[in-house]
This record gives sequence, C-alpha cells and structure tokens, in this order.
Amino acid sequence: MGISERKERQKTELRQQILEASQTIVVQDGFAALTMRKIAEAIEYAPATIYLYFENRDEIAKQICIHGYQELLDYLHPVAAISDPRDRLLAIAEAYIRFGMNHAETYRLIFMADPKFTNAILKDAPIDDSGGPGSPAFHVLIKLLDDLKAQDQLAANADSLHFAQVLWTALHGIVSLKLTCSGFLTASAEGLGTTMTHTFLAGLPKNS
Amino acid sequence: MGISERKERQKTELRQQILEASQTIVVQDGFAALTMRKIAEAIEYAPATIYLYFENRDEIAKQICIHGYQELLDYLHPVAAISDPRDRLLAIAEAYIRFGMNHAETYRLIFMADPKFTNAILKDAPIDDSGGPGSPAFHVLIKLLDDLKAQDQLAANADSLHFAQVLWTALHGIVSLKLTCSGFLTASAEGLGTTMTHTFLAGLPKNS
DNA sequence: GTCTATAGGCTGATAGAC
DNA sequence: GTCTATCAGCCTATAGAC
Repeated sequence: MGISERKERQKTELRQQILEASQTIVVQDGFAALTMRKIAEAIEYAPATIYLYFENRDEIAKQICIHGYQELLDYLHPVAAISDPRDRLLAIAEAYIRFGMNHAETYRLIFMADPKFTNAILKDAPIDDSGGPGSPAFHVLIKLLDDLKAQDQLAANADSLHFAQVLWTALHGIVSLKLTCSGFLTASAEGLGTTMTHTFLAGLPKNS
Repeated sequence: MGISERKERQKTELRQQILEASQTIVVQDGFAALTMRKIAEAIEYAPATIYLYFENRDEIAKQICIHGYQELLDYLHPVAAISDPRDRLLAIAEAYIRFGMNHAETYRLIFMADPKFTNAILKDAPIDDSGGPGSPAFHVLIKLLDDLKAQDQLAANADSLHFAQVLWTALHGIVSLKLTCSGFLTASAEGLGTTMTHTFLAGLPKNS
C-alpha cells in the first residue's frame, strides 16, 4: 500500500499548493484576479493540470471561502470564551472587525460577493437558536445575546436570534463600508466598533 | 443658431438614451452585465457610436452612480423634513433601507463595488460637519444627530459626526448583508431596521 | 500525470470607409 | 455621425499528444 499512499499524498500536496497559490492571489489582488492561468503560473504547471485537481474555478473559490470562514472562527474562538457577556460583546466586535480589516479580500469574497460562495459555507448552517449544526460563528452571537438576557441586559421576552442578527448587520456594516468607502468614513473601524457596541448595549450616550 | 441648437439637442438625446439603456441593464442584470455591446444593441446603434458620447464604460458607470445617488436623495428628502428627531430617525432608516432593497443593483454599484465609483460621487463631498458643499445625504444624518443632541437624546459633548457614521454603517450593514446573504438573515430588512433604530436610541430593551 | 494547442467565448476600444 | 471590421486582450475549459 506504500506506493498508492505516496501517490495519494502527492495528489493532496499539489491540491494544497493550488489552494495556497489561489489564496495568495485573492489576498493580493482580489477575487476578480483569480484566473486559472495565474494559478497555473504560480504553481508552475500548465492551466489544464489544475482541472485534474479541481472541477472548476468555482470549486477553488468555494474552498478559499471555507478556509477564510475557518480563519474567522479562529478569531472568534478565544473571545467567545470570555465569561462576562458585556466584555465578551466588546471583544467579539473587536475580533470580527479585526478579521475583516486584516483579511479584506477574503471578507469581500465571503460576505460581499456572489451569494453562491456564502451559501456554500452556510448552507448546512441555517440560522436558528436550536444549538444544532448551524453556523458556529452565528451561534457565538446568539449565545452572547442569551447570556446578556440571563444578566438582565436584554429583556426576557426579546428574541435573541433577532438581536443577534441586528448585531451581525451592524458589525458587517462597519467592515464592509470601511472596505468600500474608507475615504468617507473618517472614523477608524475600531473606533466605530467601540461606539457601536456601547450604543448597542445602552443607546446613545446622554448628558450625565 | 437654430441648426446647431437642434444638433446639440439631438446629441444630448442620444446621450440620454444611452444612459437609460445602461441603467436598465444594470437594474436587471447587475453591473457586471453592463457591456458596450449590450448597450449598443439596446439603443440599436453600433458599439463604436457609444464612444462618441462617452469616453469609456467607466464614464457611463459613473453617471449611473450619480443618478442613483440622486434617487437616494429623493428617498431621503421628504423624511429629512420631519421635525421630531426621534421620528425622523425612524423614517430615515426606513427610507434608506427601502431605497437599498428597491434599487438593489444600483445600491451594489454605489456602495458595494469598486470604490472609484463611490468616490466619483462623494469626492467633492468630504464628510465633515461644516455644512459646506459636502455630501447632502450624509448631512441629513449629521443634522439628525445634532437635533437629537439639542433634545438631550445625545450627550452635548458627543461627536455628531462620529455617531452619524455609526448610524450609516448600521443601516448599510442591514442593506448590504440582506442583498448578499438574504437566505441567512431570516429577519426582514424592515424589521432589522426598526430594531436597529430603537436600539440605537435606547440600547437593548430591558425587563420593565 | 502533464503537457501543448486550441476551441469558443467574452471584453473594451479604435482605424478607417462611407 | 455612424458604420464595419478588427485589434489585442482576456477568460474557462477540453481534446489529444506524449
């Protein structure tokens, strides 16, 4: 079995190489710049060879999305463990925004481009509060709202799912607008995030 | 002068026809589908003719952006006149979201695509609180925050510009995420908008 | 397994005839 | 002023040689 195992290993190695080259292209020049010819040039193979490892360009894009989503989870995982839900909210917002700004083109690909890639990641992850197999990243938000509720920071009869969605859109708005119109959002993404979370918790600051 | 005036008029008429055909294409099939050939087919002229009226494709796109931005102003103008700033906030949010959902592809082009188009609209409109020639749409938000401040809904020492940006990103987040991942935002855009504005004003709802 | 060569399509933009 | 014809380039994907 040694020979077929080696072949298998070599196969996955080139597959991995294709993915890494593709990710580099996306990160540097955006998704539109991801072409089979460029990938082929980067890995020093002929374009046709790529089709032995991936069905088409979309399959490569999908894999990059899945990988990027994993990276987002890596950003969220440490802060999701913070016990105080108020602190956790601030940390989650900071981490989400930091991911978006550090991985701009990946964020674009996952959350701002063709929904078919987003769907590829989330399609087995319907957003609900079932605690089931749904999108792990979104469950971090739902759990956050549930824990805020347990501390009377959110009304007991409020819909955690709904408020989690409001929070997600708010954070997404900061990242996406900053990525598209940074010249006209004079505030930093981090500053907007901090204000957003405080306002989310307590509303607009009042005269004291 | 009658002849040259007629010629001038005919020139602007075809120009207008090109723009209208282009807008139809963008609205129906998105910006990526806007090609010179398709425009030519729609107006029943040869592709080369378009270049007598517009320098290139980008100039056409820019004009569509400017027109779309005007439409956004048309949505905002009536509600910007509401005197009570709390009511006005709700109405502005509703109008902004309604514009985004009703003109999805235009919204994409202006706020979710290449920044160069966004810049074309806003470049003479630096976001500040000077009341100068800046972006009219954004001044609606700044004035709103100022008026909330005058009613003690916002602390006197708070930065209206900053909170206006937070509000903008929040509204943009709802529209843009709904346009990209509507399958995973189970709440309606309107519902998210209502919750967002209430939370913006008063924070998460508490047990009463 | 990898290559070359190419089919078959698209694009923006332009030169030059009429 | 408008056309035809075309340049020069891009793309995905595949057939068939090696």
